[in-house]
Amino acid sequence: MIFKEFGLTEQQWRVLRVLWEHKNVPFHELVGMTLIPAPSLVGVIDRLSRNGLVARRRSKSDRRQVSVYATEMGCDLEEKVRPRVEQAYAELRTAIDTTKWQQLIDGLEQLTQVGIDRPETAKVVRQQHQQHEGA
Amino acid sequence: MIFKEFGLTEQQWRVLRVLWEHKNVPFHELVGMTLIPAPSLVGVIDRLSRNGLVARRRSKSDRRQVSVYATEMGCDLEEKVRPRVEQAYAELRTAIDTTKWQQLIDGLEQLTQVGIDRPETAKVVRQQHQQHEGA
DNA sequence: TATTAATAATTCACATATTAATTAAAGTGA
DNA sequence: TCACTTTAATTAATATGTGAATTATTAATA
Repeated sequence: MIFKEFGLTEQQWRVLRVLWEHKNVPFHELVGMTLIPAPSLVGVIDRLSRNGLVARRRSKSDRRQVSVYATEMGCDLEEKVRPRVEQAYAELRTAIDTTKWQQLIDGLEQLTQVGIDRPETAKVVRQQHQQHEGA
Repeated sequence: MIFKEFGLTEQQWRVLRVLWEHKNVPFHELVGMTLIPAPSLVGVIDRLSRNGLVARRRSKSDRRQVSVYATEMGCDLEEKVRPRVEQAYAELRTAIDTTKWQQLIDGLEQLTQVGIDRPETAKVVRQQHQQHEGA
């Protein structure tokens, strides 16, 4: 659980990962991407923004809508986190037999082809797959 | 979710079901039987006892230990609940094809033979299985 | 246009999980 | 017996899930 090393909860981690990929995500989309229920997400964002990692912004066209983005501090965090993620990933890679690893990845690939409604997941897994091949 | 019809939460329901089977269960055993973490269980019991369904009792031999039991009101509730449980069970039974049902039950049977560490589950399933056969 | 309906985010009240700290009661050894 | 340790239950602080109610804003319609 890498996020614990950075004083983050699992939900905060999920939100941040989305915001590292997309700047300025509408609140209701964030609900769908993180699978965190709206009333909970409000609190998660409150706490993240209290720590200066993200911030809110209201849409000009429709002032009911709110979008969220990672602050500079939030973006910086990604840089600090990346090496730990890669390290953990490497450990996992060596801990599992290469063949099994490939099977696992292939299985995930297939799964994500079905899960069209969650493009984020598919994308992340695909990226990691390629990293692995390249290593 | 039958328990909702009686204003109970899932955890409260789990505690009650245990206390309907055993009178006076030591707190630490209740943790194991319900799989509810101790600090949470304290609250669950608080709320149940605030509603008069269960009560605490301290061990005379070791006054650190607490055991829990269903009050008269808590026991009465079981009588009111039973018909609803049986009804829901019947609905489930007719909703599923008889053959599939049998396969399901057989599968559970096999599972419960393995799960020696949780005799309660095995017992309940076995009882219901017999009910079904008798119907 | 004045009302009314629908939406988006939020708040509220409540129950629970998690981790650490606390309290009370036993147990232990010099 | 006194100081020390362990154990059982509980409390505290924090984060989250759930369902209902609110608030602000926009859309729709008579």
